[in-house]
Amino acid sequence: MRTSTATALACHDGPMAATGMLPILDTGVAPCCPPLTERPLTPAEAERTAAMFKALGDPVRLRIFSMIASSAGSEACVCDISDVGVSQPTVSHHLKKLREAGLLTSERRGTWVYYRVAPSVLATLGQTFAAA
Amino acid sequence: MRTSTATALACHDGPMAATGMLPILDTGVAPCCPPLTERPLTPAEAERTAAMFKALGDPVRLRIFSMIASSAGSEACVCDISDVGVSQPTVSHHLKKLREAGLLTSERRGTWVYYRVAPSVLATLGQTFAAA
DNA sequence: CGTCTATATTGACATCCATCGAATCAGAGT
DNA sequence: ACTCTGATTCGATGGATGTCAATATAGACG
Repeated sequence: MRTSTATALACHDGPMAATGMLPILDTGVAPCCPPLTERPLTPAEAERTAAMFKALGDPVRLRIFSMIASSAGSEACVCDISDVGVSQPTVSHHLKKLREAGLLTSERRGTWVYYRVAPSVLATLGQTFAAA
Repeated sequence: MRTSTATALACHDGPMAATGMLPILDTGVAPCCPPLTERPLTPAEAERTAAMFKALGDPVRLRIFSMIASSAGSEACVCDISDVGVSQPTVSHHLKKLREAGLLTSERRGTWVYYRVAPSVLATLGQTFAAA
């Protein structure tokens, strides 16, 4: 397989974000990541948002994410991620977790695989902590 | 005991945040939570920051945090946090985790205990996702 | 085809963690 | 002192998770 970021992101809170309603979108994508201060998260929102924080909740994984997010061009080759103190399979495992959480995308270019921060992830997660 | 938030926060990146140095502060507090995009997090920074994300990485805990963060006055009584689908001891357990992560503070007022979002936590975590 | 390098997957294992019921602690108010 | 209520702590348990060595997959290049 090539990339297949399983979970799609749809993270801008819609017009009815503050109504307390749960808009079941026919698009198949669920809303995610409204500001934590706006109103209590619904169980579904909490599930979705917590999955991202959980992915960033491991020190090694957070370092890997930071290495990629701070790289020139916002992408990094797996081969550049080798000094995080764990074995290569473990790095691969963590990259998979970050990808499954919707935080990274991957692309194979020849022999190497490049990971980059998924679009709008930083803005989305940043919004999460916006003040009410 | 009264509150005893074990881990103190010192989360505004200092003037030497981008130097790559690790300032061992004599104050005992360690720097935390520089933007993930600025440079690769050091192991110590990753440990510290990941601990917060980890605390928010559980759906129930994230909902509890959101309930408190979105409450009027930014505080909530434990007695108000009862509809998150888990038993009351489990709620207490999660509150403790959030407190230990430095995200919440607690205060007893008579019979009830009130939790509130620790100062500058929202701004600090928001900064974490600031663009480079 | 065969080999070499770069990633990913598998399987095993030890540890961590969310959860609960039961017990304990802390004030308030008879 | 006793009791009632709110909150925390304790002990146990089942499931998730980070880690590694070993193996497999995928291109590149002879």
